[in-house]
Amino acid sequence: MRDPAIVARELLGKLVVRFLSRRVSCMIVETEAYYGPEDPASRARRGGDLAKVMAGDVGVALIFGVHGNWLLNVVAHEPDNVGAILIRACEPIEGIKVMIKNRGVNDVKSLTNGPGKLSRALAIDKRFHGLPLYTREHGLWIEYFKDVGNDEIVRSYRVGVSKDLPVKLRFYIKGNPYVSKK
DNA sequence: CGCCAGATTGACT
DNA sequence: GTCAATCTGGCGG
Repeated sequence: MRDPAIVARELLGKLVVRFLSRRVSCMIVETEAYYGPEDPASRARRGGDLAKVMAGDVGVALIFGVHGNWLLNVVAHEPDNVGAILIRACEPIEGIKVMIKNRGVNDVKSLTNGPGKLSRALAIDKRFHGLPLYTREHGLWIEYFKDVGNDEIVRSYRVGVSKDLPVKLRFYIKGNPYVSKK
């Protein structure tokens, strides 16, 4: 695979699909890249199961809970390296009613504009930890949706991280109303 | 085994 | 603006 920052850029505009009673999906509009132990904000730093999955097969889900929320990551890194992409926000496409039901709110714009919200809307939890996202067998996968031009993408520093690297590792689609707010 | 911190959210003062 | 909920791994006793 490739560098997490490259993959983070390429994930924008892709579709996260969750099969519940029917297709429920949303388009990725915001991502962040995380590296291995050299990244002070990375969970791989702490070792344990998270680090193993992050260093393992690419294209699998890495689920991890913080402050009572589940965060969805996709493992991606160069050979013999460690890294993952955090899916921070997405735009509801299919099955919006299901997401509203899962989230318990009526406002579509605040349905999936944050990592924890997104996970709840798509009923994602620890069960998906370590499962591949390139097959449909587990009811959660990523597929092509549309191309996003370079002029539509903005880079910035990561959000919510106490110790960030001096590199812009957050990518989001310019002007998209579903990008998480600061 | 208890306590702490962290890639968050939302309810309450 | 403040604060607690909820989960995992590191660290100290």
